[in-house]
Amino acid sequence: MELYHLRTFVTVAEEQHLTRASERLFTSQPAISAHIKALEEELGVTLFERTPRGMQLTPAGALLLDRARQALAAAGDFLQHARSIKDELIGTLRIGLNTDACFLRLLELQGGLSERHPRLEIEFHAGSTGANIPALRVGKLDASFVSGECDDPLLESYVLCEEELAVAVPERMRESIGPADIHALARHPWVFTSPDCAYYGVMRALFEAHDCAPVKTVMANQDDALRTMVAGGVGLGILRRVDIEEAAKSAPIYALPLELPTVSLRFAHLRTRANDPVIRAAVAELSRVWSLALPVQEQAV
Amino acid sequence: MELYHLRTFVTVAEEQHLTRASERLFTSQPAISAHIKALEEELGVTLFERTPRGMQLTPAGALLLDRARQALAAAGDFLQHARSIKDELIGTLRIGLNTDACFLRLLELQGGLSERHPRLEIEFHAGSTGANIPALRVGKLDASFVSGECDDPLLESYVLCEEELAVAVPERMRESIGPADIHALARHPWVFTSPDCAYYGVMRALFEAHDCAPVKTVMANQDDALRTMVAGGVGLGILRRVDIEEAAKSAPIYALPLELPTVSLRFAHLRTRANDPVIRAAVAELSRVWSLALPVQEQAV
DNA sequence: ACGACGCCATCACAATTCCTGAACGCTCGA
DNA sequence: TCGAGCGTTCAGGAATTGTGATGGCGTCGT
Repeated sequence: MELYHLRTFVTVAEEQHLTRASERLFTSQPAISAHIKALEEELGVTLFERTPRGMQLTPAGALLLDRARQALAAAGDFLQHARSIKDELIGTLRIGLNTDACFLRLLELQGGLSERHPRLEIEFHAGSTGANIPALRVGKLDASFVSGECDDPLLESYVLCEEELAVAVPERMRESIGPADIHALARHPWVFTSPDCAYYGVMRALFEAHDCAPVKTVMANQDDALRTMVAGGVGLGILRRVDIEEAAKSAPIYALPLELPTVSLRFAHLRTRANDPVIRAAVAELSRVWSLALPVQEQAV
Repeated sequence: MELYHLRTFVTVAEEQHLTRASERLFTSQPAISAHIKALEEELGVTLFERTPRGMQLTPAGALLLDRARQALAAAGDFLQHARSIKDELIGTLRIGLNTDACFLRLLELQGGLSERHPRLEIEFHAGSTGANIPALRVGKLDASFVSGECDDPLLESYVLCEEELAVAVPERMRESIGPADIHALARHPWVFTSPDCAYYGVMRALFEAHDCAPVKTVMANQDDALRTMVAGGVGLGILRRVDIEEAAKSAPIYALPLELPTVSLRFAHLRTRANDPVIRAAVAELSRVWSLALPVQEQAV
């Protein structure tokens, strides 16, 4: 039994007429006749009484008509539901984070994505640049914010902004620091990040240029934690200048007037997934939030 | 879209494997592959992710799987329901009555039919032999009790019993009747039936044999009514002897000791419907109730 | 690192099914 | 009595579906 048997059954029951039913079903009358006959033989039930005026449902046929309609309706539901999610993004978008939500404008990103793709579940995974890139490569993340250069050939990335960095100093060390002398700074304790963080590279470059190395004390792989350490007087650290200045209002911390290289905030994903609708949706939303003109991607496939 | 698409979809989703699914569905792996492909193209939705280990549902596919199962279940319900009523008698059996329910053993007939064919609706239509035969011919009745000969070539009939008739006389006329003299009887008023009733034939034959005709007063086409008329003193009438004797216990009526010809009680239906399952069920039940050995009907298709 | 294995997609061809158009039997109404 | 309308049947043709072999791709074990 196939759906066309049921469709024919219901149509003939409604029209009480093979010829009219065949017209409604855009086929020939013998075909309709064969459908009914095949269905009756498979069921072992006579569905219609053949009269000179047409086809009239038998009591058994009338009993079965409703069930046939229900089956057709269920199949129709399936189709309709499929059509309704045809152009919808379904699934989960896992985004890696490398710094605080506010700076990454997560609220706007989430709001835009959820509005445009209500069936797309979004997961933000806290992490760091160094942890997120391998996670991208093994598929634990779909996309990620990263800082610094992104020369991995497997990854596509978009620059969102340049992060201006500065050396954050605890207030209690203000007098012992004095003017910004690199060699003097190196002798103070530092709160540092893991080597795979872009800030680490900035810090290392700063001292290597002057042939010295900082005294390391504590590692904090999250800039919120790092800032807290600095404010607590544990040592110096590298943070975004705007963050330091913001924190200075309520914490014993200030930014050294030392010029540091900037670092790019990027959004990265696997190149192989560049045409994945979920990735494209994420990039498109990101380009809105960050006012980029980037997503001029070719409409592949 | 046809049911086999859905069946394949669900099976592949369950097996997560085209080859295993094809084995479960007793077909080849390329066929399964084609089903899935066709379904995906019709829906515009990718249902599976092809992995080196097999087929894995996409989120959209998972969303649709339930609906597909529901559609299949609905179709299965249809089939199962059809099978369950396959050998059941469905519909209405309209039986014409020509006399009282007790004499026709209707209660037993109804009980047996309802027990054996719970979905068969039974209608008893009060009438008379004369009215029931045309009703049979035009299809207003499926079967009918009739009295008398049944020489209609369109009708098949079974003799259930012989009705012994007698002349019913009101008590108040007992003295004026005296011995059973036909000529004398003819001069009394008669409650008669319509000419198409078998009793009418008996009455006419009785008088024609003696070259006289009765005085007619009232027609009563139902023997209950006729008996009531006789008991009320309206005139003489022909009834079953057993009925008169039964009525004599509580009504001013008695049976003349005059021998009358018997009349056959029959059960009749259209010959063309001899193999109609409903008719056969009725005849079969009737033969039980009346202990007949009649229904030795050929098991024609 | 390399070969073997398992999976799915594809292809050309065979088998089946499905549909078509015409003819037939039947009933009803004119 | 005849014609119109309806469903059934039939043979032939068209379309769909299924088959077996092949190939690409990835993984796993050695």
